[in-house]
Amino acid sequence: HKGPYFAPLYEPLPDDVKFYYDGKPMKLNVATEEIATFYAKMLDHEYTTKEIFQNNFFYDWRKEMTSEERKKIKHLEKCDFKEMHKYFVDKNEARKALPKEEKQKLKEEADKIQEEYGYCILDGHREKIGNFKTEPPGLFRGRGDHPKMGMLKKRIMPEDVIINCSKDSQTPEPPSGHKWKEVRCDNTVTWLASWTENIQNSIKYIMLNPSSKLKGEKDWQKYEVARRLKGVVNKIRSQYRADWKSREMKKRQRSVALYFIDKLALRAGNEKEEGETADTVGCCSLRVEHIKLHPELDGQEHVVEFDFLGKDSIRYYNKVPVEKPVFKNLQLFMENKDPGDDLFDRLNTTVLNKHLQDLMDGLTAKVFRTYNASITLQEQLKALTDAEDNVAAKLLSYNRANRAVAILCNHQRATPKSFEKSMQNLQAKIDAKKEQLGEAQMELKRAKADLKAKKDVKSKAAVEKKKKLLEKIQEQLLKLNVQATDKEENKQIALGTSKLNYLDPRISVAWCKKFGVPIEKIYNKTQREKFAWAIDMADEDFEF
DNA sequence: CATACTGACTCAGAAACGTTCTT
DNA sequence: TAAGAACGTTTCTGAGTCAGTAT
Repeated sequence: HKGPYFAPLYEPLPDDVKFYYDGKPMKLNVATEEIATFYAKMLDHEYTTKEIFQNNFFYDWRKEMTSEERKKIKHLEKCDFKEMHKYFVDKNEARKALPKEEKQKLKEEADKIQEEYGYCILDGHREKIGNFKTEPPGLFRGRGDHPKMGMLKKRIMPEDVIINCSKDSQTPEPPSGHKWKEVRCDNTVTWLASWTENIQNSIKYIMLNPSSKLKGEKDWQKYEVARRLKGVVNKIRSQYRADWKSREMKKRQRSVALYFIDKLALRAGNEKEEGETADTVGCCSLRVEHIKLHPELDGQEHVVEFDFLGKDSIRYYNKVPVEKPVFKNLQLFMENKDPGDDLFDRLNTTVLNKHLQDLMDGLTAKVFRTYNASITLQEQLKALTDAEDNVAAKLLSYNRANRAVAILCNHQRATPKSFEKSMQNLQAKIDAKKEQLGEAQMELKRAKADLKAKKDVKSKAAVEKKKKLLEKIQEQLLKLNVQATDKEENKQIALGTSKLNYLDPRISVAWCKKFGVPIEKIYNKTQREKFAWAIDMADEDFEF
């Protein structure tokens, strides 16, 4: 491979685009100016209204200033980035308004870079790389209440990059005048290049695209582990039920946690360093404040109310009736604890996974998510699909099955900005179609009357024609209604993550084959590339 | 054992981008 | 038929999981 493609260097602002401090124009040093542009570009983003973001930015920015600049620039409120902001907005619009040929030229240049840096040779095969570009410098955008939001993410230089390639291959050349941090030949890992980022001090990697053989095989393995769980899950379930009554507190906590992971598809929940990241939890890291116990709620017994922020600070809110021993155990775990205390104080992910490993080779907490997602899809497809339906209705069933999984895994999205409007538009279309339908019915009636009166060939043909038209309109209306239902149900649910990461693609491939739905209807080009192994492998009788 | 820390990998939603449909 | 809205696709990079090692 050729190593990473580096982010373009900073281009200083034209002289007429000014930064103002305390109302007066101020020429900034290039390095200072570059960081200022990061903030200026984000001016109409919500981030810049947040105090933590502002403080982190200002603190990091001042560190990079010259001492004269630092002496002068003391308050962010006195900084005026508006002109800079406008410059970037205009530039963006100008780029969008470029004539076709110019755009084509830019596209070709991008393709050339992709061609040159976007592929590698692995075991003699040319494979697509996933992310071959280094991340450009900018301001860190954490999710949720991240204590580090707004901090300066530094530019990655060749001197930061470790190259991994095989001994007998040609080592990629660093950009002229530069050196790599290190070149190594480690064939026990899959990454091609790596660097350490300065915000969390974690390593970033350049790895292969999901369509590659290597990633495909791993994906397949993942689902095979989940299928093995299918064979032992009943045993595991009776085991953890028995453990609810264990004399050991540790076992009780472990078995209740496992129940949650299995029933609710919660994530494992590693401990996190306090103050370094947003405060989010998974199963093992749940705190007392995250659940409420209701002996009775809305006519149901032993209801647990969950309310916590999970991965990416997505809220998990759910009221679940649980089995009585679970409820009793939870009461026990919460005794004499403060809201901020760990619910499972004798448990962590290491302990849990050690136990799972003993139950089944390769079993970890996340396998339950994969297993329950895939088995849910399979069951839902079976329950919802009607072989007599047309393709559109079958696709609605597929989406509904997919949606059941997304709900289980709590995959959410922000309601799209244009949702209300596009829903209205769709409704208007439906109304118009209904009117059209009424008209068509009238016309058919008239044609029939005509036929009765004349009984000639011509009017018979007219009746047939009107019948056809009516059918066509009815079908169109049905399709629109299906679309509307699908859209409404999907408002805040993200189907993509489960489709890409949790659902054994062979289930979907088999379903398509069985019900005569073209595979392109459920997987787009990229997805077909990623799931090529499954499309190859699965026939219509595949069972997860 | 408990704990801290590192490394490598999967999984996550937002935003940018490109294509298609409407007006 | 061109502009622009809507929608699907791709990119981006942050946030998890989990194993391994040192202390």
